[in-house]
Amino acid sequence: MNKIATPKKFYTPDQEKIALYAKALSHPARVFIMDYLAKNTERCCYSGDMAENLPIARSTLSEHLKELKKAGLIQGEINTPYIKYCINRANWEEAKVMFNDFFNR
Amino acid sequence: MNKIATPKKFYTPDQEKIALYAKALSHPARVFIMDYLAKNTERCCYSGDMAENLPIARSTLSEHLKELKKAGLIQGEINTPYIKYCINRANWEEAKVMFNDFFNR
DNA sequence: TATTCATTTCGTAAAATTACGAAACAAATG
DNA sequence: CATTTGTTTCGTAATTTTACGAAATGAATA
Repeated sequence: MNKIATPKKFYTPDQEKIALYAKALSHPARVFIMDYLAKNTERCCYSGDMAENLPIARSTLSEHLKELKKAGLIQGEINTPYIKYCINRANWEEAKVMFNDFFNR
Repeated sequence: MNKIATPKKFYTPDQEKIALYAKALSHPARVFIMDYLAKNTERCCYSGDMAENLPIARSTLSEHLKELKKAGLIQGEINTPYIKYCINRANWEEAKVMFNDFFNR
């Protein structure tokens, strides 16, 4: 094989994933957003709605939404000129299970 | 009363706390450490033991331990020249409950 | 008392995060 | 086709995070 200086994988995929989800939730604004989306599963949520409940600039909120999207916890459905945000159920469930397992190891 | 420019509290204590715990867990090395401590509740854990299982400098590990201590997830009992680390059970339990509630809102 | 030991703190540097307002965007509307 | 609308991206700046090796620490030991 002759692999040179194989960079050992030190963290398990689970550890990497938990860290990733945790990072997404490591800012109170993003926790707030997830709470907000979880509380309003029916009438779905526009960036502007949330901006009015948050003490941050719209552009900053947009970056937080981007972070959550990047981690896979939310998704945005375009509904011009609005963008309807909601929780990504599959990944949300995965995160829930992973954290639960983590705390019960 | 005459409070001037009261800075509104925008995030609930729960939201702040979840963000805090999440931040503590937002690096794979710190998830690894918690896993390690959870797996070795009996024969307790020295910094050096963990250092040998991690691809980071001892000083870096020490900073990660400091972070986890700051968040309240672990505690270190001095046992010169060693320091025996273990999970802070009360806060660990609290974090577990908070995340569980969070994912079930 | 000088040395050893496991560990932490310090000094430093690179990279990532958070934040804002201005500008850009893309679709619907006048 | 110019304007409006909700939202994002860009440019920028301040702060925080991550990382390392060197130096410091503090208790036990030679």
